Amino acid sequence: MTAAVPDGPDADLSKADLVHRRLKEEIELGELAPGTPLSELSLVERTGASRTPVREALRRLAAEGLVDLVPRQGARVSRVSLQSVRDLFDFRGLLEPAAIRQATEAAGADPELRRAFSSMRGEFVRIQRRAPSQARSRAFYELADRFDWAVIGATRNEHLRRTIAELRPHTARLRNLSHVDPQRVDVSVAEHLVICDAVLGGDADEAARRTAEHLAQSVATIFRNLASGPGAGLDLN
Amino acid sequence: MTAAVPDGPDADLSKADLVHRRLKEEIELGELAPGTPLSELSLVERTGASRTPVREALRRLAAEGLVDLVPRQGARVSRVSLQSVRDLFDFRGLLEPAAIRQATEAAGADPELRRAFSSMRGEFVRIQRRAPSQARSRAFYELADRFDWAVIGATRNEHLRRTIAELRPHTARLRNLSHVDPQRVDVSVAEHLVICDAVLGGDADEAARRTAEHLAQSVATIFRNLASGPGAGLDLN
DNA sequence: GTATGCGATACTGTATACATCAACGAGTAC
DNA sequence: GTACTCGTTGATGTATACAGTATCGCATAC
Repeated sequence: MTAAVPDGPDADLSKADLVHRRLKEEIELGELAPGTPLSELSLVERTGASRTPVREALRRLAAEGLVDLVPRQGARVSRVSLQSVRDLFDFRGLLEPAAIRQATEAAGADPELRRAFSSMRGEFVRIQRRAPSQARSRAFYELADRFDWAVIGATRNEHLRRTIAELRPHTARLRNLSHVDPQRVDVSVAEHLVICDAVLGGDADEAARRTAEHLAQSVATIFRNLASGPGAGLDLN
Repeated sequence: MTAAVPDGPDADLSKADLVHRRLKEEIELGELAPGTPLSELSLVERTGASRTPVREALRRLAAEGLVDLVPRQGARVSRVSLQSVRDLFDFRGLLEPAAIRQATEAAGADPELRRAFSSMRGEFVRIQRRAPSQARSRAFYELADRFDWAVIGATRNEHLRRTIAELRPHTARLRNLSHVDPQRVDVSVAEHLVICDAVLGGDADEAARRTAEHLAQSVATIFRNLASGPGAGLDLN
């Protein structure tokens, strides 16, 4: 339940911002399943805001590809197809190696950034040593998220930075809609470690190559899992 | 002057769409210079629409990076800095070679698409043979535009396609804000011809390489021109 | 039983009134 | 002369009323 106090920590955020953020989170977490209709009036009831900010939030989500908007018909949570997963990861495979390259160069010139990557490397090692468990998986994904954001933050090119940031909710949603393979965590931790080493070693090419490999492995795992047990709320077409 | 008839060819487009398109064109053409304030009320007067569609158009333009939106302060046409030009072309250099690769593969399987590229190749040759003139330059840019849209249309990956399409207004604006170098047209025509040949020959790698080269040449020319004569309405910082 | 037409319903698209806030300038105290 | 306060102005943020339209169910004709 969101606090209804007039002066929360988000006092300077507009209602449109709040509605946008809330819906984005719910879509990311899979609480709003793909295909769910989102009529403006129902959102007015659910959020307490009026139609104007709700409308703006929906348009923004549509621009990010999280919502499909049909003129004079309404909005639905966007669907996830096998093709869209392929497209997403192919595109990330194009962008993220370039981003990690920029991040590697930035780390070479910025001791603080290097410290941050070094610190995350230590955390990956600690996670690697833990026994498999739900908590460990959660800790890993939380850390992997921080790692990704660090890379995004170190990406100089604004277009590249914004585009990658915009893809993140799609990836996160996919993870939350499909089953997580505990086996995958071990491999993924190892992949992140190798990338960390390349970044800290200043080897941009190596970092880029390993990032591309990591993405290829990720999408392969996802497709394997989808083939065995169909994830909840995914259209398989 | 836009027709004011109630049932034009755009009868099914919403006013928000119309305002958005109109402003986008004016920004692209440089009629609205970078930094121009765009208050909602002034746009209401200019466009005849009410604040709601105007607002939506502004938000959309902001999402596309053509307008800067400061909360509780207003909107301005986004500024163009040297860094933003570098970022734009670096990013295009990442995306467009990948797109032309997909287009080349698509052309290999689609005779009609191949015919389209072949036809445009012929037009490039005809332009090459003309004597330099304003009209020739205009014809070239119009054709180059069609060529780019053909590539975009042949790009399978939806993320890639949409992202490239979103960058086009930025490139167009740059061209319209800076002086066009007639010398450049000859070189650029030749570069397009080489790319056409690679596409028609089914050599995706070659097409990608030539596209990257073409972009590098383009940005180099732009910087040279900016260094000599500062283009109208550009912030040089 | 099936298909077609009509009407009720609920939604989006638009306009506009109101609330709130930042920027600017006049006036005054010092 | 300078700095500060306060009121004015015009902008955005929000709420809501109204208009137009797609959709769905039901009745009716065949």
